[in-house]
Amino acid sequence: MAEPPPAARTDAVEAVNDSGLHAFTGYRMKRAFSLVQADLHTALAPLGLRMVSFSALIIVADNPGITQSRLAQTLAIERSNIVVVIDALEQAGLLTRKQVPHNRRAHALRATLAGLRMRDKACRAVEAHESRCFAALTEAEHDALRSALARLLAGPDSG
Amino acid sequence: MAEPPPAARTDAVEAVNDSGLHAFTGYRMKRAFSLVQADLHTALAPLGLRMVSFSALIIVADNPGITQSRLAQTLAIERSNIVVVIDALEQAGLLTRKQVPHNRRAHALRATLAGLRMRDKACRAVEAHESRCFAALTEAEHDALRSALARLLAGPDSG
DNA sequence: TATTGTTATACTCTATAACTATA
DNA sequence: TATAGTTATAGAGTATAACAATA
Repeated sequence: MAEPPPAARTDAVEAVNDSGLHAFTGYRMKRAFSLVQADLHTALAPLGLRMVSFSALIIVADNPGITQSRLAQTLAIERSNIVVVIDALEQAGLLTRKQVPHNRRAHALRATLAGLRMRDKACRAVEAHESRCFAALTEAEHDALRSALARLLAGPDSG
Repeated sequence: MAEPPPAARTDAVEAVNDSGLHAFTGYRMKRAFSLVQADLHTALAPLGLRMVSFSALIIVADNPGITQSRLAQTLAIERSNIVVVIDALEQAGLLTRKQVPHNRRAHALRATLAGLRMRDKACRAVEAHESRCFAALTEAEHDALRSALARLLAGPDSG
C-alpha cells in the first residue's frame, strides 16, 4: 500500500471507513436496491405510474379476472393498501372493477385496452431502465444475481 | 414436470401468473430485500436498534470523531434525518456529541464503551440473521450475489 | 457566501384495526 | 364464523425548505 499523495493531506478529510457495514450483504442489498428504485421511479413517473401500480397493472393484465385479495397476495402487500392503487388505475381508465357472478363480495379486475397498451409502454420503459441500471454487470454476473435472488425468494427449504 | 395432484384440483384457485413481474431483476431485488429487511428488523428490535441506528453506530464506532454531515453522507441519507437517529443513540448512552475544537459548527461523534459493546452484540445478532437469511445460498452463490451488488454500487464506469 | 446542525413539514410506504356486505 | 373490499389511522422512511450559528 502506497502512502496517500501529499496533495491530499489538506483537503482529504480522511476517508470514512465503511467496511464494517459493507461486510453485511443485507446492507449492500439496501444500497443497491435504493439506486435501482430511484431510477425506476424516474422511468415510470412520466407514464403516471408508481412502482406498485406498475406491478399491479402487469399482474392484472396477465391474469384477467383476478380479485383484489389475490392481487394483494401476489404482490405481498396488504389488502387494504391495494385499494387506492386500484382506484388510481381505474380512474386512469387502465382497468375495470366488476362484480364476480357467483360471489358478490369479490371484484374481478381486468385491464382495458388502454391498460394493455400502457402495460406494453411501461414494460419497454422499465426494460430500458434495467439496461441502464445493470449495465455494469456482465451477462454472467446479471444471471448470477437473478438466480441468487430467486433462490432467496424460494426460501431456505428448496434446494 | 409432473401434473399437480388431483387433490389440488378443487381448491387450487388457479395459480397466478407473475412471470411478467419476476422477469424484472429490480422486482426480485425488492422482494428479496423485503424478506431480509423483515428478518433484520426482528433481529435488532430486542436490542433497541433500528436498521439506520445500527448502521450509524457501526460507522461512528469505526470512525471516532466523525461529524453528522459526514455520517449522513456515508449512509446516503439527508443531514436532517440523521438528527433524530443520533438523538436516540445519544440518549441511550451509546455515543457522545462533542464540539470540534477548531470548528464550532461541527459535532464530533464518538461511541461510548456501552456503544462499542452494543456494536459488538448487534453485529453478532446481525451475523446470525444473515446466516439464517442466506442459508439457501451456496458459498459461491453468496459470493456472486455480494460481488454483483458491489459492482452495482461502484457504478457503471468502474469495470 | 457556504457549511453544520436543527426544526418543521410533507409525502410515500407499510401495518393494523374495524366496519360492511356478503358467504 | 369466515371472506372481500373498504376506511381510517399510525408508524416508519425519506425529501425539501428554512433558520441560527459559524466559517
